[in-house]
Amino acid sequence: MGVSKTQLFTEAQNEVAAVAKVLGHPARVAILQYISRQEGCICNDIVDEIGLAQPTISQHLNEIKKLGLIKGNFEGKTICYCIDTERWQRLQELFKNFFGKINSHCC
Amino acid sequence: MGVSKTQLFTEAQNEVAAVAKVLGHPARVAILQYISRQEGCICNDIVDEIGLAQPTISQHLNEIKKLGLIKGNFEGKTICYCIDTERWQRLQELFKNFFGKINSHCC
DNA sequence: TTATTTAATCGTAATATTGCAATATTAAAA
DNA sequence: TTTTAATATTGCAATATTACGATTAAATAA
Repeated sequence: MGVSKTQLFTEAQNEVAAVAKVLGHPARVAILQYISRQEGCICNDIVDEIGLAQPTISQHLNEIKKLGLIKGNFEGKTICYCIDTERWQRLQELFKNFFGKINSHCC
Repeated sequence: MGVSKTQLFTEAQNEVAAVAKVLGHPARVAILQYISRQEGCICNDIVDEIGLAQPTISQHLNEIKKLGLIKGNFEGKTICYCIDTERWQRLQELFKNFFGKINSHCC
């Protein structure tokens, strides 16, 4: 059916999965890394940096934005993207917690 | 096209994405958590625990296995699953690193 | 051997994702 | 106002994912 049955899972499980899903594409990983590498705000060098078409990048940026990971400030006719550090740290914590709680008791 | 252009990205970026993709479904998050909660090896209570059909769980388990995160030992007619702790720790490190390197320099 | 039980695989339907060309929107620049 | 440049949106094709019923495979139990 291609539909995740989210109602079967806890809110926490759905949240981890939702974040992981966004990180689950190399273009989005690359976009986040590129944005964070820039000294100041960057605009649309992302398209040149990564070899994907502009609409494709725009779509990926939108996925990242929906998670609240990117703040975009208008600057003339371009938009300046940067990481929302607070949000990023919250997600970092979420994953740290998730990873930390998984242990093996056997084998 | 529905195909990720993996050749555009670094191996590290593709690896982070591949792992995140597997964690990007709440059923797989729930399965990992459930397996890790068990004292010893568990078998197919997962199907009862989570409300998905047996073939669906089997598919999700397979995705997790492909990442090397689960070791399955035969035990009679059942299979005993458990987390591969070493592998898990490696991926934990990978994510810790990824999260840690993202910073904001602006806004 | 013949059930029975457990887990994997097959086949398939529904839906989601990825990617891009074409187009629209928005704001500065001329 | 008209042009130019940057980004978003639309529409669509190709492919992937999610889910499950039916079936198969493999091992124990009767």
